[in-house]
Amino acid sequence: MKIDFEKELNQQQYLAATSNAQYLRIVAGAGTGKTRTLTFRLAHLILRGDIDPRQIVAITFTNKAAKEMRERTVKLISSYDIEVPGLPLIMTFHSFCLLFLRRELVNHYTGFNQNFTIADEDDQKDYFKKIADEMKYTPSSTEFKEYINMVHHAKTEGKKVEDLVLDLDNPKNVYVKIFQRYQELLAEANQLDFDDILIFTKEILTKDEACRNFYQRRFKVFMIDEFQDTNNIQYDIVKKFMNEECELCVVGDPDQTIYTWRGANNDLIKNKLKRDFPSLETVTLDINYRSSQQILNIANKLIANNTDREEKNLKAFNNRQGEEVEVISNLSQDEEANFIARKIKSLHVHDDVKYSDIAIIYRSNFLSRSFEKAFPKFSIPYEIYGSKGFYQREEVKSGLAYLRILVNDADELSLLRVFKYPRRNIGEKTLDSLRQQASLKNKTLIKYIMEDYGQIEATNKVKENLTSLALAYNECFKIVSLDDVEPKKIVDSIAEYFKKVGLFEYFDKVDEENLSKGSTGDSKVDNLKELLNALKEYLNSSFQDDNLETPCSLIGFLLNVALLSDQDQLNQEDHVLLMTGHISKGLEFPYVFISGMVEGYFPSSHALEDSKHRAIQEERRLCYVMMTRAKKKLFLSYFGGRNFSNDLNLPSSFLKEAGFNLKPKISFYSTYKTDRSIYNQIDSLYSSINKNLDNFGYDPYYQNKPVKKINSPSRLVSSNVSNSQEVYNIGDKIAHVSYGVGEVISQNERFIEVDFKNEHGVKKLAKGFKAFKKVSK
DNA sequence: AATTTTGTGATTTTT
DNA sequence: TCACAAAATT
Repeated sequence: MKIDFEKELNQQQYLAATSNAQYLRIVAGAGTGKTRTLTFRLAHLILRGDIDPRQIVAITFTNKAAKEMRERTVKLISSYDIEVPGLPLIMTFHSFCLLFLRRELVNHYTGFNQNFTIADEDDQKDYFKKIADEMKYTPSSTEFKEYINMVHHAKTEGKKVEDLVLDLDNPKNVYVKIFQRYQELLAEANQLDFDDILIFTKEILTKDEACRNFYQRRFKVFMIDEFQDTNNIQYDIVKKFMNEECELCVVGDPDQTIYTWRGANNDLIKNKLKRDFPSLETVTLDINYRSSQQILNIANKLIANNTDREEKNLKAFNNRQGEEVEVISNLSQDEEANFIARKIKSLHVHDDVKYSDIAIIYRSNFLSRSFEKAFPKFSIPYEIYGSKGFYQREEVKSGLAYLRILVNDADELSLLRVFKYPRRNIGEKTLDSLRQQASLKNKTLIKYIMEDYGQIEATNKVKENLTSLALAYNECFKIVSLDDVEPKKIVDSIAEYFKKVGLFEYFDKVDEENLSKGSTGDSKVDNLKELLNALKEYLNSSFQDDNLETPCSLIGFLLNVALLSDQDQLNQEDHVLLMTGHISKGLEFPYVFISGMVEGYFPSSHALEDSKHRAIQEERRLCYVMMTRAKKKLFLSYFGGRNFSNDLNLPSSFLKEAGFNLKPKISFYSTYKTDRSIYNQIDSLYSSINKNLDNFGYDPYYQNKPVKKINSPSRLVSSNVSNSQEVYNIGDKIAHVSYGVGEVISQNERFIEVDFKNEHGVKKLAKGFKAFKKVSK
């Protein structure tokens, strides 16, 4: 049976799906049937018959999206009984590059071997911590954090250490040294980080012409979804993969770029693409099938405030007007949560709305807290979507560490984790000695322990521990490193390994303790078993034979897992979903509450500080994304009260921009007190307590519990008292809890800069922060 | 080595 | 405020 593209799609979608332009740009607004169009375009390309489907690469933003597109393509093709020799590669940039690197990395770089693994975020943190120690920085200091940021920044821009000048006269340049050391540590551990996956791919393709030619012939068509959130290296990589015969089709919406902080550059879709491919054709999709016109009007109105954008107005399919957008105002954050909970309960009970048809979307994670408190009171089932991934849990990470040392014997961080779960009494000193012994034998630490466990010099207890570890490891290693073992055998042997090293036993104990404490979290042992299950499934899945895929193996599993986030698909349970705006991208719900529409929360105070107005535009795009998630009814909610630095909460400027004129909510019965004398009272109380501490040894305000030391007035001073009333002038003296006394040298609306004239130097402090106060002029 | 106390500082997060 | 990490304590 043939697919009737014209019947299945609207005019715009039809054009986009069936265009034979070599270079095609589809500008697809929210809810305009982008995925549907893409799936049909894939089918169209497959049916066109001039290319093998396996020569098509479709790039998605997340693994979840890749999975969905794969499923929909298969479904479409099979529902029409179309026979195909294979399927397109549908994956993220990172997965695609990894596929490439597994074939090419060792040919181009010495220092890595075939068993390289990926350094995840925790690994990265550990490496930076190690560098801080080596270079005598405090890892948590703002200075060092700034350096780490600079390294990250350089990497997202695609820079390598060689590209940067190490100018040691410039103190800010220290980061280059940190960068260099970081790359050394990664190489020592035979690891790549996420950025390296892209950077190395680009470099190999740039330098090796033969290699480039090979892959240019291998792939004929590239499709990129969410192109508005693609960054420059990713774009460069695709261009390197293409010769003049290849086709490129990108899909995106410049108004939905929300990842510029990760390098996304929406100028690519807006201008660069046209410059690079002058014959580029563009199709615009602007008929929205998701939301009612009332919702779209609000969203359109808001996004129109962004300068530097092409005008585009989403129109609702069939001009469906729908219900009015409702603004909710409350006196405080907690009241907001209670109000919305009541509203949801009423929707559920009176209007028969399923909980799972309702979502609460907010700018920042911490805004979920008040709902977590409120929902149980109203017995509303809920889930926070996408916060903690399965593979981030401690027990799963530990299990993975045991697997990683099987594959990559240079991965010392994983070995350290193995030493900790369960505890094996190996501290710094023992570790140093072991490292020395290993280097004498010219072996990695893991190899040394596993092969020469009989000759290790250490205390008997440690020797015993390591021997049993090594025996279990070796038994498993023997099986895992064989070619052509059945998946079941591998998984069984790993289960045995987990058991023998005491991993199950250890987490069983943790489970028991948690249970006795009344926690209802899931069982860690079950999660470990789930990990083995995932491995089994992966090993069983047979890959298409497209001569690029390496066979499924433990290594493949580990690489895959590193690229996976929360793969939990939305389960079918009937509960309200809470999530951030970023995570809501691509989802839709009949009822959407946007909570925390408060200036400083959304747009965030960080964005408001950006004088170039770039950040605020991105926040606006984010808000646009959030609003356009709603199908039937959209609620916008703000609250009054005060934030943690005691400023008044005012309605978000986005509400006004979207056409609502609102008054701030201010309670007369605010907990805030302006009476400075209370502050002074508590202050003097505090000092008298401190003075008398030696005499009494008890704090009368803590029910006669013995008190060790009181040195932080910020903890004693109750929250409703603050120094935010203080007016500062240049030259004022400030006393700070941890920095001592300093002098105000400059100020703006929100911050003062204080020179403490000691090792702390100049600090930027938020006005109204309780850890300091004015002493005198 | 585990628990308590103190310090800190406060987006978004995929890969 | 509140959560988390680091430091201090037993």
